[in-house]
Amino acid sequence: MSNTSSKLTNNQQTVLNLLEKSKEPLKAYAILYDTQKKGIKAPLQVYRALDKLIEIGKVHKIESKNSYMACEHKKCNSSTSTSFLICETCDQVSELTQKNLPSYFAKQSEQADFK
Amino acid sequence: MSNTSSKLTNNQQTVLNLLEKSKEPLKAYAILYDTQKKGIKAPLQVYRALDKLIEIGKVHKIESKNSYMACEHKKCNSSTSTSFLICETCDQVSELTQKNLPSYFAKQSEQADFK
DNA sequence: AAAAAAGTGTTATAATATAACATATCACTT
DNA sequence: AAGTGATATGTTATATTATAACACTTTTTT
Repeated sequence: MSNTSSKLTNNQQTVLNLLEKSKEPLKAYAILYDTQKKGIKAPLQVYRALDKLIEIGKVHKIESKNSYMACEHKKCNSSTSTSFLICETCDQVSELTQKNLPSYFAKQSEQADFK
Repeated sequence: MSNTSSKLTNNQQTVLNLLEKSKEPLKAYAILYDTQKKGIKAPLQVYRALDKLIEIGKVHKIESKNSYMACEHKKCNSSTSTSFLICETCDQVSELTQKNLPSYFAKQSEQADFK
């Protein structure tokens, strides 16, 4: 079965809905708190849903903030090479959409003899 | 007093020495474990030393791995815009040295109307 | 020397994430 | 429609990463 077209389960859809409504990236425990009325009761349920959503490219993790955000780009069904602009004072986050970054890294890898 | 030329304290030097000897990035609690004979006894002492070392550009944090590594580039006394190539199978880490990445992001920010 | 700034040591606790295990559901094949 | 394998769920407990708060010390600047 194809991953990218799989139907989401209840928990996954609940988490995704919340992230899509949110203007900002959310933290796992904030997601937990906000989905308790929807039946999500433990951290693991959140993390498992996030894992799946990230895997299919619907959600990106922002490592430097331990936060998660829905990906608004319909075609972005891949979890490779995402970058963000993050304002250090107001925390505004904006995802980069250009596609030259991966090729930049590819070139760098080649130059650095990195497999 | 200038930050970039400040003398390091005992704890800071101990942590930096360890990181410089290491081939790979180290995690905070691994640093703690490896520096106990040097008198570092609590996580906070490690994190405080790391904070300072990062601030003066001697160490970079690799967010996706919650790990820290010494910066081998003598001129890299700044903590801005560092990037790493990380092998997902063998965990080899290599820092990018090229300077066009910051300007790439600057251009992207401008285009995205991001201040 | 006095004041200001930076660092230390310590205990406790917060925040983020995973292990382990038993059970349930989905979705495809026969 | 029953069996099978893969995937998801619910739950408890625990591991991992990081910071708060406070009293004290050392270094640097005035």
